[in-house]
Amino acid sequence: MDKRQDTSPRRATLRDVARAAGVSHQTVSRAINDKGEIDPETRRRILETARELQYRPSRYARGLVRPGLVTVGLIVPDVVNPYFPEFIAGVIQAADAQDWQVVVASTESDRRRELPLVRSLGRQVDAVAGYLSHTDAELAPYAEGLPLVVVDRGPEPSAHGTVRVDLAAGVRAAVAHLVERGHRRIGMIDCPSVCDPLVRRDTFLAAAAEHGLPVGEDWVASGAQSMEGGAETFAALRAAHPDMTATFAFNDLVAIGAMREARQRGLRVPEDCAIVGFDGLSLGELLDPPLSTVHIDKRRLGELAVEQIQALLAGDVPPPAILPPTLLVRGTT
Amino acid sequence: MDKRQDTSPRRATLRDVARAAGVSHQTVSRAINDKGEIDPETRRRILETARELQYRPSRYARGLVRPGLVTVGLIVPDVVNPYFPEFIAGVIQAADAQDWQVVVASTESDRRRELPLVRSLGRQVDAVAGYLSHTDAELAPYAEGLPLVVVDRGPEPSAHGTVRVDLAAGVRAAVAHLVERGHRRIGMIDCPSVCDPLVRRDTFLAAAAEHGLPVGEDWVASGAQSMEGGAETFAALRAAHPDMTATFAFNDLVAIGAMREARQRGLRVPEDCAIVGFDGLSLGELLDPPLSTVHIDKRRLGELAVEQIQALLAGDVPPPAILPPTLLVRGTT
DNA sequence: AACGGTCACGTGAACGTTCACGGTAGTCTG
DNA sequence: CAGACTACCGTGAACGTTCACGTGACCGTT
Repeated sequence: MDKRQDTSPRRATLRDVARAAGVSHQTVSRAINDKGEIDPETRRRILETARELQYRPSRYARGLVRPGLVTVGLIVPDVVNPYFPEFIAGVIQAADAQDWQVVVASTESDRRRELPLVRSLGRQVDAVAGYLSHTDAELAPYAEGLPLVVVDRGPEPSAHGTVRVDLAAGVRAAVAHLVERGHRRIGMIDCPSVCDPLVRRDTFLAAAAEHGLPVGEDWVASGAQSMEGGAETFAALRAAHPDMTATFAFNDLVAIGAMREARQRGLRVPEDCAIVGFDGLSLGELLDPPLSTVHIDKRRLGELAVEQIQALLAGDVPPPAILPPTLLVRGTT
Repeated sequence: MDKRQDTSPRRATLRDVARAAGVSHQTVSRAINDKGEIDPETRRRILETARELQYRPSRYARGLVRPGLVTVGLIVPDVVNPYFPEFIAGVIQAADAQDWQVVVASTESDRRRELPLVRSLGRQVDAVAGYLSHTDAELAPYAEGLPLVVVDRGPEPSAHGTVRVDLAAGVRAAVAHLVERGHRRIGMIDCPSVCDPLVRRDTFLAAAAEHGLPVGEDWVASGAQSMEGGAETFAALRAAHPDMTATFAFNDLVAIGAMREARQRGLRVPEDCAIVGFDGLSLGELLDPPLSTVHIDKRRLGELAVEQIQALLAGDVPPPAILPPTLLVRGTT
């Protein structure tokens, strides 16, 4: 009554269509790919039987015999965090310009998922770029010969392609701006970070010293990398230094938390306490007043990653691409 | 002195490695795939020559002989618009749970890029899901036999997989909530939308009538789908109806624009004018007061899309998945 | 000495396309 | 009417893997 085999319906192939239409496989190929040298009527008939058999060309067979299509893998810690969509968009846009495709994968901020992901993704694409927290040595066994671009992973050099934001320059710009505005007692909200641990903090302290500010290590407090964390750390900072007139935050999210906490305590921003964020998220513009921040061109960062891949694929080892952030003065300073 | 051919360095193959190592291709395969039946020393030697030749297995050849890996394509209008990352995250997460991969592509909100994208992406993946504005008939020539899931594309039925938000239910919930809060003179900010054109507007008017509100068509104004558009449309609405006590906005972005404009005009939110958005973007929480909104579980939406694909791939035509939004009362009502 | 078993490895086919040919009608040219 | 030319279609190979086998060397058992 029913044929058992139909439960696993092996997909129709070019030759199946050929058999059903009473022609050779080559003729079917011509019909499918719209090449010349085929009778219009034959073509029509073939396309119809192809549809009946639900034929779809195998991308693998095609890729084997007609190479050239490039697919890159992209690994981000979190797709939802407003920092990354812009970066992803930059990668997709730059890739699209070369007719490349992008497979996006997320580690869900779970460091342990990183290495297996590099391996499994690496098997399916021609190159991988991403926010990877592991060292070259740790990566090696999982990236066997895979062209790899690491993004924003600390300052130590890498054998892979490298794209990096010049954090130190951003920090210096922020401090210089606050000093220019007349601030001298500036606090910093730091966060523990997997990649590049102390760059922001150290640069901040160095810049403060250079400007002759009365600011030492006790002006830097560290807390969770979230709005709540920002609020708490601001409170701690404020408790330790009631005379603080400006705060430099690890990133925009933390800055927003700090700003809320400041408001909560009856402080006016920026009059009583100026605030500078880091990242340049566009949602900072939604705040009232809009958040001043060290702006990172995340789209450009994505483009740079694609350029690195391009160089890698061409066979040479590109020098690291370093993106300088720019200060974006909005309303909180 | 130098060999010319090396400029186009055809990638090393399994047989190249075999030749270089003095073994058969099968033995190399065993070494690479860590199968048994191989002398450890031979294995080591092979892996080394593989590294020297920069050998990487061809995903196409592998896919041909060892099928099973599913790759789905995902088309969104814009990666940066805060609505979509959550949706994308939902798709990636659900796909990842089945060891599927996701190729993300963006139309950059350009309707003309949609159809070519469906075709080119469709060639490289096993199924496509996405925000597509074209009709089944328009899609057909570009989607030849491709399992397709359309997301949020108007209420008319489709032959493809379908995932949809129950907009009408959301609108009704918003109106009911405002009425419950005592509002009777409620305005609506509409936007021209490619997919499902008048659902929000019509439902709004119907709901208003059902609640016996003194609200007719002139209480609905339409403007650009942006913050600026929201501000302008709010201004127009307010000019026409100075006694308006609440506004229902097309989406959160527009609502934020409206809220700003209200503030600008010295109105307190929600005391002088309540505002309800649509979408439930998490950034609505950053506002002060945080935005009340009709919340859409965009992550779930992505999961539903993957479920539809799954059914399609299994060979059956799933009924449309409809996601009811939930009212999220925060601070603006 | 004959047999069976294991280990390490090799051989050929298959996967589903496309490409470079070759072939056979029919039409055109002089 | 011979020859060349065109339009249409078929044949076999190749792409780079994996899978199902086959094979020989070596060891132990009877």
